[in-house]
Amino acid sequence: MRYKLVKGTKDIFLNDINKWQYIESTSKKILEDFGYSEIRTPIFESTDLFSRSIGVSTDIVEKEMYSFKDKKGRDLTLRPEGTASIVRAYVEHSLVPPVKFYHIGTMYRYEKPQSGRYREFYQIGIEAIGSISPFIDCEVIDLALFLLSKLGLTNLKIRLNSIGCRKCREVYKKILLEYLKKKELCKDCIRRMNLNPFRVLDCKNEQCIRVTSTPPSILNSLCEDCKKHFAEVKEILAEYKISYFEDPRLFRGLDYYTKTTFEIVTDELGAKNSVLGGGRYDYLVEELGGDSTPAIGWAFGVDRLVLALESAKFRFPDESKKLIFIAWTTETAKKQAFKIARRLRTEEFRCEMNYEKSLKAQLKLADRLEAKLTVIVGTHELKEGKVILRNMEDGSQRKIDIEKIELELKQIMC
RNA sequence: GUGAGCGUAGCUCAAUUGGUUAGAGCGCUGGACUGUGGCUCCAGUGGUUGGGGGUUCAAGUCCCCUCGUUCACCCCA
Repeated sequence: MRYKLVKGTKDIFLNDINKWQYIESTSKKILEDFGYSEIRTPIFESTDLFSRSIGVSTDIVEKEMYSFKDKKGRDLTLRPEGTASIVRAYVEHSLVPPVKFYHIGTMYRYEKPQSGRYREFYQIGIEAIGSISPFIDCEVIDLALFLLSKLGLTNLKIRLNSIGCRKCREVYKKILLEYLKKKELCKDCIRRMNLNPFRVLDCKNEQCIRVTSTPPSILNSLCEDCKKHFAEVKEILAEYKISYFEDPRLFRGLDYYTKTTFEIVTDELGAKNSVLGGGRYDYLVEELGGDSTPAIGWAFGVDRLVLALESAKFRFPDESKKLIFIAWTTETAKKQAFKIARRLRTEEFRCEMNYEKSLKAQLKLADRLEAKLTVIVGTHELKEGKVILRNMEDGSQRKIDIEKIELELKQIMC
């Protein structure tokens, strides 16, 4: 029996793994500069935690969660997103605001896979808990933009909106329903209208886009407080020349969002053009049992970012050390070669050898592994206490003393 | 969950309207070069044509089912 990848999952290795490593290590460095520290939470949590925070009527909770019972009958779920766990941890450990965390890891959603969408996917995200200042909204958006562009993605656009607080949303919901009732909408939207009228504004159907092109803006329904907050956010963004476009249609699929919401889109992706998304969630901490505490965060999909970078022909840096290959001619030489390889590795050289191939095949392997140098251990040279050092780029080679290998290598490699 | 396209060697793809033993390039192994990679040439290796059923004298090719995959919708990172 041969086994295959489970639908929607993938292996990342060889020519691809450096892309993930590059994004992860670069992100860590930048996020830490912005004052965020890493948090690692479990990959599974109580099912309740997610349905409570994401919202029971959302698609994620209704049909996309990997839920199961453990041997004691506990209802558990593989995390479909990162925020809930982090807020849980924040409340559980009675942390004192302000707290800024970032996380890197896999998320799980039972969706039909397509370009840029997988059932297991990697996310990098941040949460800034404890500040209501519009400055933190801007910091967070600025960071998102800075990080993505630092990672090599250009042509980024910020979609920005405010969906207000509980009060504003109730007011707006009524106004929106009145507006939609008079329109000719697609079947899906008619169904959605009563369930969650905000979704209609997300519809990609041309007819729907046309007839809802001038929806009542939620911005008109914002209460004084939310209005002021949003105005300040925009003011600060403008002051720092962070360009954005306001999009009153931007609603996000998780119920915990309040006030500022945003997405960063790139035209390097197909239909899945949104690479990063986030917003404020001022009620979530309280909802999960903590003191009322405002917070804001975002996350981006690493897999999707890789796709976007690839399509933009970005050259991923390869920071791995140059390889030194150790080749041998005979069994006795092989023992010497093994000894040399051991020695070099303890000196932190990146070193590889093979134990069964002919010398010719060993050289060929060295070539395939893109070795910069090959140390050839031959019986003739061993008699004089020497080995051959072959430069794989130009094919030049010379004999050197066995004791001096490290010295020579250090000179050549750096 | 809905719709469309595609499944042939490790990879990328051929195979006339259904017709003899399913081919090529790349890769891999070896040789030309007895202890030296890349370039060239030569040879070898490689397949339950995704799986199951059906139609037919004959199926990689047509039909049905199923699985996988890709893309789009929904939704989202």
